[in-house]
Amino acid sequence: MSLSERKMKILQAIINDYIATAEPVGSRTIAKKYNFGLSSATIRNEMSDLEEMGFIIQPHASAGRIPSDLGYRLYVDTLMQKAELQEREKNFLQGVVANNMNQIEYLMDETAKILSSLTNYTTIMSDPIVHSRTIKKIRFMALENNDVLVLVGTDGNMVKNHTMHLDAVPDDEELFRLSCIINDYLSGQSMEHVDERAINSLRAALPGWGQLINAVLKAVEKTTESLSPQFHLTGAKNMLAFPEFSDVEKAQKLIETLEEKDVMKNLMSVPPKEGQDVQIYIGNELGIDEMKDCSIITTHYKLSEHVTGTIGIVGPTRMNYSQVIAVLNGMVKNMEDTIAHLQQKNQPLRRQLTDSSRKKQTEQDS
Amino acid sequence: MSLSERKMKILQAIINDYIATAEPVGSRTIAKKYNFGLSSATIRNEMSDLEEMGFIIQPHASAGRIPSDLGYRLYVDTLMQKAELQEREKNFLQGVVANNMNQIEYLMDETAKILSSLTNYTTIMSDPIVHSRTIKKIRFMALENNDVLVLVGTDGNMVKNHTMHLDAVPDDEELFRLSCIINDYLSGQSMEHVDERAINSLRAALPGWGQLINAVLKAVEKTTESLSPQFHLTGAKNMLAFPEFSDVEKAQKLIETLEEKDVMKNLMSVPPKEGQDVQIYIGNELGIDEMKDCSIITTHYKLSEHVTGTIGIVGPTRMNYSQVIAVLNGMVKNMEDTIAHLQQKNQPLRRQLTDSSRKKQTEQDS
DNA sequence: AATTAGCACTCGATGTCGGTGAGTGCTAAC
DNA sequence: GTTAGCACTCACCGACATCGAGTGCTAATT
Repeated sequence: MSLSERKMKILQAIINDYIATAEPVGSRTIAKKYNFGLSSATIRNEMSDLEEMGFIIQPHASAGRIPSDLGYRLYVDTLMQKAELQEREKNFLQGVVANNMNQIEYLMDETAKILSSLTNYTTIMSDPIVHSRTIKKIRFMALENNDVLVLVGTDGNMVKNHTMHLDAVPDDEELFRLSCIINDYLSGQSMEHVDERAINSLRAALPGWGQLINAVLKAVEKTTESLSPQFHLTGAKNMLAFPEFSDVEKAQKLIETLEEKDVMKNLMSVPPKEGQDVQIYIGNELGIDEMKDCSIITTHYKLSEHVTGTIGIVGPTRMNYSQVIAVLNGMVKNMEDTIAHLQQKNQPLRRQLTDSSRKKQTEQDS
Repeated sequence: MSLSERKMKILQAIINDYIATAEPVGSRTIAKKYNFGLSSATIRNEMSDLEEMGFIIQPHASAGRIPSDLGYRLYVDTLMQKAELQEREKNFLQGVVANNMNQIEYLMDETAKILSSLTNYTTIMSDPIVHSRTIKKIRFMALENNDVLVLVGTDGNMVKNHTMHLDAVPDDEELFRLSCIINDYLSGQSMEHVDERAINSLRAALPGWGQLINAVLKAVEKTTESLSPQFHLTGAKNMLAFPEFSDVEKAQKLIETLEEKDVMKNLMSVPPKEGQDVQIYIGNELGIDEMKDCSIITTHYKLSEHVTGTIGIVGPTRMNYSQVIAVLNGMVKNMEDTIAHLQQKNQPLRRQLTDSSRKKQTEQDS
């Protein structure tokens, strides 16, 4: 049996209705609300077929039908029409992104909140992930108690800093001189694998400064390490509002799962597929039992050549896919537009990203 | 009518029982479980008195009694015996604090999680708040596109950095020279009110560098601004487990309130009272309707002369006050001990705090 | 005078039962 | 192929009875 045009339309009607009401939808509802010019009986027969094919499910004998994961999958892949951003949403997005561009951390936070409040679902956002791979410039700043702040400048105009402890710290003047020499040897090196020969030459060039060189290498290492992304959960409380999770225990388990970063990390780390703006995981496709009634839509944003991240929206399987996709795309486009705009004006934009990423990554020795 | 010894004991028994069970407790339960050598009838009379005095409440005519806010207040102020930390809790706290001391942000996060999981309540924690007030040292680091990273070192050995944009940026050598001159004029100045005369002398000493000086002043200003604390909510999901919040709507409203940072900010910002390790707000004492069934216990930690913060535990009014107080005090003591220990070994500890606070405060211009 | 036993009473919680209605599947007629 | 009709299913709801924990009061006891 193949999916006739009519079956498609009926399936779409069922899904639309169920997304709106969260109630199993019956043949009569479809016959009345959507003018197919068919009686409920005919629709009943079609629904029976659709159930046999696995697109819809009857929760119990005398109830209407609800879409199955497979049904949603079909919906998402072929039936769904892309929603336009509503004026209200558009304004909202633009305002937020434009006004807060000078404080990336705040922006990310705010963005997540806006997404949650526009969609009424839960947002998971990764911090901007920095893909810097080359050392550009090292500088020092002497602190008290024989500590030194080591600044590591990388390609993409980013800087990260780490506090290191030394047995003896030269004054700033001497440190500056040393940093210039160190730069001669390390500038342009890959952060992951600093060339052994470069290090050796450096050590030879600066005998007696082994500890300082070690501190620099350690700082570089830490800078590299610090590139693993952090995730933030926003609006988890929204899930409580859905009848799907009116069972408190279920809701609690879900939130627990969402907060367990490892679980989400894998999902969010999936690289974006060519030519797809979003990726959608429906119900059991997630492979997480506690989330079998949830879907996740993820997208990727690119703030610069070197800085990218992931945004995910979590909702019940009957979430409003087209709206979420529209909002997500709108948000990403807006962020990227704002950035392009700022860059034209030669604003120090990439630096902001730098700082934001550094925020989560600043580390030090002990 | 005054509170006889016996009434006290009965009240305490009621509160203990209610804390454990969340069920209204009746006279017979008290008579049987706690061996006062009194019949249920006698206890009934006493309970009747206690109700008249306002310490307990009857939720409906044929139910047992539950403690009122006033009852909890009396309990907290006079009846409660301080709980000892259990071995399990002690080990847990020590392990966590000791192992993660080298990464303050991670530590704070972990601390909050541990508190939540040990108590099964919700934790609100402020980032370490930095009370720096004096400029110590300014340094620069040139970046691409005519941007400069301005490093502001303050008393308490903290450093914050801000990216500023200039029309023209001198090379690092020149920047270093300039920073030394700038330091001569600004070092020791209050961050909030840089002396006008110092600025004027500086401008006079460095004619042609007005923009750079402005950038420095702006960076100082931003550093000052960035001292307002951030709050983090952990374990909000724990509240869902309590029968008090089995009503999903109620739970949602509560979480919403907790997430509204402004509400919490006020509470958490109350300065610690002399000679009190914790402050306790019971039910309506909070003055927040959504939280009338909640209590909050807050305490303050001091990581160094210049770095302090607040931890709060939110639970139902029938929360286990003595346990929470013990755990909170244990946690704070542990953190402070670990820090003292590390400082003895001359580890660069304050720097870690520095970095952690900077994490949340790094900003830049646009 | 304080305590206790006894008892009637209250009221939420729980369980049972029939009615209601939305929804189905099936059959026969169009 | 479509539809009208009908018997059947089953969640849901309100009514009603029952149960039991708990109370307040009174009278007896110490």
